[in-house]
Amino acid sequence: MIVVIDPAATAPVFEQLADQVRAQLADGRIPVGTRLPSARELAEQLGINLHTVLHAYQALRDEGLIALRRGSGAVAIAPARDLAPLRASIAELVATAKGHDLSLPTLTALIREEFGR
Amino acid sequence: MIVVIDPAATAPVFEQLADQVRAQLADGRIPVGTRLPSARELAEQLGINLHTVLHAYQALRDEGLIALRRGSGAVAIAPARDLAPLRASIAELVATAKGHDLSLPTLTALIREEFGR
DNA sequence: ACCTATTTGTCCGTATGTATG
DNA sequence: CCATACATACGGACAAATAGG
Repeated sequence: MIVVIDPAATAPVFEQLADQVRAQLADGRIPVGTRLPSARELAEQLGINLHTVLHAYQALRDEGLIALRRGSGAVAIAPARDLAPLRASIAELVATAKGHDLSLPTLTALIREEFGR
Repeated sequence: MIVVIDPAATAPVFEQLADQVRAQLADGRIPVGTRLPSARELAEQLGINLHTVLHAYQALRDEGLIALRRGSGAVAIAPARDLAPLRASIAELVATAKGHDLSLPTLTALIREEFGR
């Protein structure tokens, strides 16, 4: 599992981690049944604290995306979705946004607005 | 200026506010030269603290989107962009995402990935 | 040009939450 | 579980710009 954390970002570290796991669960890079790295292992790999990883894992559990079992770690339970129709749309949208020098915060702000109705 | 704050959201309040102003600056709902509400006025209207509004305003100033002067308040200095090519893409993307029961966090996670941060 | 009252952003701490060790 | 460091959000006091007489 590949995850990148930016300590300088405004978003909390546990949220960055949860975000990236969500994306990888959604597109099948993490298939159902996959055992995720243990919190301790992942914390060490990312250079962040154990409790921060647990925070992210618990958020994902609360969303029904993973199951947490004592002794056996975290397991993916969210089925991958068919993102093929989305991939093209996303790539096109992001390319257009970049072409207009639109910042990521501005782009996501516009998307959140559209999503909220 | 219409802004909605969700105190229960994971995103910081000042970020929610900045996001919504960014969107309204981008699409011209807030034209260049417009004087934004004073921090005190907006804080009272939104039921949040003066300094939280100022935090958002200062972030927008650092991005070159608004000018802040004491006595005269905040003024929009970022020209509206041509979002016509984006609008259709955004609407289509969001509609597709909803059709696949994709959550907003997951969708934005995928977009952030594509954008490359 | 002056004065001054109001408006406005800035600076001082304080409490709570996040992240770490 | 506790102790520390940093960020968010809040409250009160302050200084500069503005507006009216």
